[in-house]
Amino acid sequence: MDKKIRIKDIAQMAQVSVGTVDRVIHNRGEVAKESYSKVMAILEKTGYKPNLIAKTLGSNKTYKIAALMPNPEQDEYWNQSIEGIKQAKEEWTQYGVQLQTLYFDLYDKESFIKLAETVCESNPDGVLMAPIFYNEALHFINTCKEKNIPFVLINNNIEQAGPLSFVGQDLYQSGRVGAELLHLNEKENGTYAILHIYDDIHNSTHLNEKEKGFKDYFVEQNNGHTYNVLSRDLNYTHESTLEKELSDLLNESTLKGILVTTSKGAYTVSKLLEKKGKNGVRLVAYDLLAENLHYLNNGIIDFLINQNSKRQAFVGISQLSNHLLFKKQATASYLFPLEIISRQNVNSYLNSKQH
Amino acid sequence: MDKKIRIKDIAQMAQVSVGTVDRVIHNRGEVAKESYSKVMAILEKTGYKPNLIAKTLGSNKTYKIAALMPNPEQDEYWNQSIEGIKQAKEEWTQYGVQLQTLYFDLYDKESFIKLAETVCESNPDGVLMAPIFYNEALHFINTCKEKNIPFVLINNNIEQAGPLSFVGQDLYQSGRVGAELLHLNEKENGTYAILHIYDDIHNSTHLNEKEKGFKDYFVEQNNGHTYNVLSRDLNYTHESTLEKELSDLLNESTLKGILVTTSKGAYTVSKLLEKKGKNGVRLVAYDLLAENLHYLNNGIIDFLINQNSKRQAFVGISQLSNHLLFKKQATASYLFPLEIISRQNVNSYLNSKQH
DNA sequence: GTGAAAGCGCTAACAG
DNA sequence: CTGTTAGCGCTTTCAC
Repeated sequence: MDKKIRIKDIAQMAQVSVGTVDRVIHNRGEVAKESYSKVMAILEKTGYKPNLIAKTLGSNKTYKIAALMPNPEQDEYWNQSIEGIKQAKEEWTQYGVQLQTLYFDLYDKESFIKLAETVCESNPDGVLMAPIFYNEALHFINTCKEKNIPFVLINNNIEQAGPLSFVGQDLYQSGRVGAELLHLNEKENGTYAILHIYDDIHNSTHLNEKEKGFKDYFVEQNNGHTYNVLSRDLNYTHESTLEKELSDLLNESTLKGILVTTSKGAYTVSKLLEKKGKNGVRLVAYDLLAENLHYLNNGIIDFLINQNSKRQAFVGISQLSNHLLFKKQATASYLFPLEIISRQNVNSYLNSKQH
Repeated sequence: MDKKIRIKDIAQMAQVSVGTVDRVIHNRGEVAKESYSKVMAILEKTGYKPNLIAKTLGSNKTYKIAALMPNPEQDEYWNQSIEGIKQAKEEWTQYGVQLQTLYFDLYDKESFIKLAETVCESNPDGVLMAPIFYNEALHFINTCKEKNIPFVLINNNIEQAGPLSFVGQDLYQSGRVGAELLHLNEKENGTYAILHIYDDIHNSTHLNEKEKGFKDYFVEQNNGHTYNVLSRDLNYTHESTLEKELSDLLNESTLKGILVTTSKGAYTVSKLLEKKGKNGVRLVAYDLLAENLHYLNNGIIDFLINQNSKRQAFVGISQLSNHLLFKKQATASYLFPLEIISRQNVNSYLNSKQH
């Protein structure tokens, strides 16, 4: 019935050679009008689908993909992304995809700029990037566009950049999930805080998204209660003032819950909360990092929201590879589910092949 | 450095022909011990990885996989599995995998038996199955084994069957997660119920697993409180008695939470709870079915635990295909994370490509 | 403009 | 036991 139809078959039907068929398929010109339309007609009629396997084998091409990532030694979170890239490498090298992962300093814009230049010079066929530094990333993206190099963003999006694909989460909704988890089964009025604890240089556009979601959640609860919602930007390089500010917050008697949006911050808050006692204050943080897991298991952290940076990177590379090799259209916005991690399901995540 | 190394290269190094190398790679015998070990050594040293693209193209084979699934019209849950199988089909047909999905009646063992026979006669190269009917499935599995047909189980395992792979969840832990979600932030004594609501014919071994986890969770809470844990097996075909039993349960003044382990059951309990008012009784159920989503969104259901049957099916087929085509060793027990679904993260799951 | 032919890396049949 | 060789379907080069 629908046995596979090959270029050869088309050629036969059109009474031309495979070369000619190939030329019309790829629109390479040098074909007489007559042959062209004859082949075209048959192509249509038969619904010819090229065999992608044969295609990649035949056109013995290789593709260079550059991944610009923060130095994984500076943050366990990014270490997981690197893992994901490694996994993707494993899968795609056999198809002729060459992956090069390059690290920039998470706290040094200059290092990113330099790296970006290096990448530009190497003329890759595709770029994967975590756009930590907004302006610098945007600049790099523009040169990518000029050079017609497709790029994929992970972790946080830069919408106006128009990437081939964004792979990450809905950060606004993520803030809402955080709020929900703090508010579960709470019937009284109370204070809820969202804390962004980071280094000076950190670019925080994406933290704002989370904050917006967090606040909106509480605004929308019209159940007769009033909620006092705080947000704090804290700098973790000034440890003494940080501790002071946190202590003040914890002394707030109406405090019900805290959402910490940055991984480093979670550690600091957890430690303090452990020392002072939870006193019914709930704590929600992000990601399955070793320290977070520790505090989840001992009850200081109530929930984690998993961003799955490993798989984000993996999917990002796959999107690029599929685009390059198979001309598959990439998913413009590949959003991951907002995974809620508790003490009882955490191991099912850690043991799962997918994570 | 790590440029691709081909069979040809290996052959050259070992001073034999590609034919010989191919023979040792595939263990087809007919190779002198000496050559064998020489080639083997080089294979190891170079870390040779076959080019799968070339492999599938070269060995112009096709494989038939049969999937035995419950009729998706009888239960939305299984409809999702069928979706997953379709997705897998999309991905694997180009590699020469022919997928045939066959439905049996969820409430009729005979239909399964008949279907199994048909499948046997068609001599497939692999089988995917949801072993709903324990004994019947086991019988079919045995004939598969005799015929050396690899089979993958999804949804629930039959351990002694020794499948190529089981794709599903840790049901014991799933019960624990259910208990945790009911018990969140509850500080008082109380009654917690686990309900199995199903048809006569339904095989319930896997429900027991959930129940064990549920009970163990409460036993292990040594916080000075006492919990009254109930379990009920209810038959949903006798609607009047079912309602009566449920009403009795809901009238229990100390009742704090209910875990419903079956999808059909969730609907009945939700409806009743809606009518009588929640009164602080928590409800947790399974899966992202339309009805469940409705009751999640209107606040009757507090959480859902997602079993992700779609992806289970997808992964199951992939395991089989990889095994057949690439001789990749399948994961004996491919356990999915226990996904907690709340009002705030449900859409991120529904919109996600992975679900 | 067009066709023939040599690959891509691997498989498998077939001489020796 | 081993080497040679003709494919798999598509790409690409090179004569004519």
